[in-house]
Amino acid sequence: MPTTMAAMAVKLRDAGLRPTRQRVAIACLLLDGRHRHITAENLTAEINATGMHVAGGTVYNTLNQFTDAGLLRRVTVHNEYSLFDTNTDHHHHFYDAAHDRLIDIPADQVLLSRLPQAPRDHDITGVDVVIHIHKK
Amino acid sequence: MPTTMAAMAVKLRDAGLRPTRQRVAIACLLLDGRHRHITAENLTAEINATGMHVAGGTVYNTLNQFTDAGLLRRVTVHNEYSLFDTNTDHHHHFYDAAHDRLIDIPADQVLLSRLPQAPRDHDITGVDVVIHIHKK
DNA sequence: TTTCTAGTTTGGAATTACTCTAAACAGCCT
DNA sequence: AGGCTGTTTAGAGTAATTCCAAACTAGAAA
Repeated sequence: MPTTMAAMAVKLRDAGLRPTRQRVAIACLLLDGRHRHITAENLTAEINATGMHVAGGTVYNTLNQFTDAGLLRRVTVHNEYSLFDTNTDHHHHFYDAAHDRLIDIPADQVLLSRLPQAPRDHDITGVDVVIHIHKK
Repeated sequence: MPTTMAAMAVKLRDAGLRPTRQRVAIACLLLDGRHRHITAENLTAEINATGMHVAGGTVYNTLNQFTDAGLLRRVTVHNEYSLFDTNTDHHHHFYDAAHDRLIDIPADQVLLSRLPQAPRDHDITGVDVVIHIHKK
C-alpha cells in the first residue's frame, strides 16, 4: 500500500518527526485508525512478522517519540512494562490484573461530575480513570 | 516507644503476619497513622537512618506483604518504580510527573456519577482516578 | 546528481527496579 | 530448652528500558 505509506509519512512530518523507513513501518502498523493496546515486545514481534528488522532501541525510541508527539497514548496500569494505546481520544480503561488485560471504556460511560481544584499554580493536564475488575 | 512497638506487633498479627523485628520496625515507620507515599528506596534510607539494617529483599517483601494484607496500598502512576500509600482509605491522586510528586485527593472531592457496567462475569474491584497536573 | 550535515538507527553494554535462592536465623508452640 | 516453620540475608539473577558510539540516511544545498 504505497498510498498508506505516503499518508503515514505526511502524518509523521506533521507531527514533527522525520519519516524514516522504520518510523513509517511502525506507523503503518499502529496508526491505521484501529484501536489497539501494544507493548514494545508485541510490536517488535509484529515487525519481525513482516520480514523487516528494527533494533530494540528503535522500537522503544519510536514508541516514546510517537507518544510525545500525541500519536499514541501511554497507559499506566501496572509497573511491569509500558502499554501504549493507539486510541488517543479521551477515554478510560478497565484493567483485569489476573489476565493483564486492558479494555477501553468510551469517555461518555464515565461521568466525573465533581473534580477537585488543582493545587495552586497547576493545571489539570489529564484525568485517567482505571477500573480494576476481576472474574467472579 | 515500647507501646507503639507492641501495638504494631498486634496489628501485624491481626493481619496474619508474624511480627518479626524487621516487620515491626517497618510498621513503626509506616503504619503510625500518618498518610505518606513511599518507595522501597525511600524506606530503606529511613531504616538506615534509625541505625538498623534491613536487607533490600526484605524491604520489597515487606512492602508487598503489607500491601497484600491491606496495610498499604500500591499506587500506579508510572512504571519506573512502585509507590506505596499508607492511606488505604478510598481516595484518589494528583500526579505531577515533572516532579514525580503525588498528592492525595479525598474521596468526596471526586464524584463519579456514572460508571460503566463491568464486562460479563466480572466485578469491579476498585476505581483509581489519577489527575495529572503540571505547573503553569 | 553529488555532497553535506543533522538527525536516526544499530547492537551491545549499562542501568534499574525487583525477584530468586540457599543458607543462616528467629518466632513461637510445646 | 527443642524444634518446626516461616523469615531474613547477601548476592546472584532477571526483565524492561535506556545509553552509547559508530554507521547510516533523509533532505537540503551545491
